[in-house]
Amino acid sequence: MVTLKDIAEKAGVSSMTVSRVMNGNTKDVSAKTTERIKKIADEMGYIPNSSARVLASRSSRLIAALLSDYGEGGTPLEDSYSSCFLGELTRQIQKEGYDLMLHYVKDYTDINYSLKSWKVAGAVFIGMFDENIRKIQKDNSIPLIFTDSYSTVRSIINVGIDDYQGGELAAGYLLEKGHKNLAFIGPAVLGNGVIMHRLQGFCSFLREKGVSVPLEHIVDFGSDDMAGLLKRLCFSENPVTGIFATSDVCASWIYAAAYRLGIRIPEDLSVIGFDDIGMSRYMIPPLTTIRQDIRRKAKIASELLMKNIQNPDSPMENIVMSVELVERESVGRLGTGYF
Amino acid sequence: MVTLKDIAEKAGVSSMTVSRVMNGNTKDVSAKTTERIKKIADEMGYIPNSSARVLASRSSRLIAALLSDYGEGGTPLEDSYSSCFLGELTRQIQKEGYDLMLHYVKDYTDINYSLKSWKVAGAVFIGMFDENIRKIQKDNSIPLIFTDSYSTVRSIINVGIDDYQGGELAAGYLLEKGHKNLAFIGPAVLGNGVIMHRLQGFCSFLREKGVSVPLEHIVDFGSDDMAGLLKRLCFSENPVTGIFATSDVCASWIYAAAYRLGIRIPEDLSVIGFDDIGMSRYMIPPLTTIRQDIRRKAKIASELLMKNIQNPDSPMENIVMSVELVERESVGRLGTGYF
DNA sequence: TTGTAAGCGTTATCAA
DNA sequence: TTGATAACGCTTACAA
Repeated sequence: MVTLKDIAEKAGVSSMTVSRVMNGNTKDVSAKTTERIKKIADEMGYIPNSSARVLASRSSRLIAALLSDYGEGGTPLEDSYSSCFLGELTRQIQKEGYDLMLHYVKDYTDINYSLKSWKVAGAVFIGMFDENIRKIQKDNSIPLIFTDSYSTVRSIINVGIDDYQGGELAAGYLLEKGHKNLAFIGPAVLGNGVIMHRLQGFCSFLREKGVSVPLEHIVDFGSDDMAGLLKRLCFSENPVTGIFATSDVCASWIYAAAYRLGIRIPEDLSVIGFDDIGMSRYMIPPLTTIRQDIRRKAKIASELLMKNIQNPDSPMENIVMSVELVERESVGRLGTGYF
Repeated sequence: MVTLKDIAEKAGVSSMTVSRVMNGNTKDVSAKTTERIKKIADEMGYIPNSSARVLASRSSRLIAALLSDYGEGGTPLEDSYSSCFLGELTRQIQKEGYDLMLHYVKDYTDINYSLKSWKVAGAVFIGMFDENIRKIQKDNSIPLIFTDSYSTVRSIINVGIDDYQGGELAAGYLLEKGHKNLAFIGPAVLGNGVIMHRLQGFCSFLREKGVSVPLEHIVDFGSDDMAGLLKRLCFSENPVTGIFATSDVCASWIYAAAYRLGIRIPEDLSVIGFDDIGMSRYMIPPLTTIRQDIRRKAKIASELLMKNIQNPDSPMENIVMSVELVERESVGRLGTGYF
């Protein structure tokens, strides 16, 4: 292993001089020695020992990406959304010259360990972390970037999207296409700010237009029996004609169940999704959905991180990205002889 | 920040004793002091400084996950396959008490840095790394686990699948269903061992049965104009009736293009995929595909890693997992009045 | 412009 | 069963 000392000896200087050169403090070293040292370091294949650096400087160029662990069955990254986010985040972080550690965390102890043990310079929380935010903040003076958080703690750095607006857009579009008998399908609303806001935006827009969604049409769906659910919704005397799914993945489950039941999309049933992940445009029919720019979200998270690392006194920002409706072919117009 | 010394002072012992307790060398310390120290450490919220540990012990409990970077546009993790693999790998690694660093690497320099700078205990290569394997091995004495490698270097540790067999299975199944006019669609074969073996298995099985695939039906597809391609294949005088797609994602593109062209699957065209990613069962119609157990692959990668870390003289293993055909509904029987 | 000395928090080694 | 001491490779702070 090549160390500063090795290079120093070969160059006939002190290791301090080499250190300065390796860190680009070239203004403190004569141009001639700088060149010579650079050349020797290159020849010897010097790679700085990050651990030693961290220890001596009490700071690292390391970022922790924290994913909340669901427990057995289904890792967080299987979700197309989080993997896309992590992918872009990794690239951005790396572009800034930082390294990234990936952690699955399930409780406060895990989080604390990930942050402290490697003296990371900052962290990005991916997934739901609404609970002990305050405590985490209190125990760590490094920048902590949250995503899609609806925590009651007001002073946090967060990047999220306007979920409420997304719900409104979906409602508006379905209404515009003549649908009045609507349903909302997604994971449990309770305690999930993201889903709750989508639902609220959806319902309140409808209410304004005099349309209401009965409680039994707001379904907490755990991916088990979609066919049964669809039967209940669509084969009743007053059948649902439009569904707002809280994710594109959920929409694809609806597609599959509808196919098996002989329900045609959009002729018999209209579906609108959320996210616009890669596959959505390839679904059959192509999915109309509320698009959020995941890559951009990751980029912003990285920018917030860097800003707060460079200037720890930056104000707490909660950036809310707007969403847009992407019109494709999964929503049909009701009552136009289409059927 | 709580250090060993802090605890030592409070407990009235040397930091060496605390170190021993924290590392579970409880047989070297009296039961009484062990208990006392544990309690104090707990109260003070001690978290070991990993950097100091690495520096002093010249070894880390860190694993590097290396993803080959394609450059701008599309991060490696957007691919459902690699994100699923990484997800499971992370979980396994963490279960073993190791931490994981994620690196996008584009050349030898990047790889070298990722491996050396943090003194990682081992590395897993995700994606194509057939090129400078020898050099990487020579420069690093830590366990290196490759995945899906068809490198000419024989002595490497690798987990892969039987891509050839996958090709055979696909061919056999299509033949069994009466298809004789076949096509192969995937990324460039040249220099991609995985794709090449799938193709070879496919073609040689067919050849044995007296069926040949014309060169213009072996298509290197870069995701651009699938509709044009399908037109060429299916609207000719001797139309293709069965396509072997080298990935499920590719199959979904075929689905989408076929839909737009009014080609029905499986009535007009049969499609068989590869991987069996999460969405495949929800495609319409559900995709018949060659299944590989990605999670299991990740688990094996982790096991190989741990084995080689514990015993650096373990023999080089190349584990080849078999694949299986998952029959769903995207392949129809030809010439049975189905049409 | 360059060098010296101390120390970051831990573990290895040897001594008590 | 415990402790003293010297590293590990680097940076900070100060001196020359």
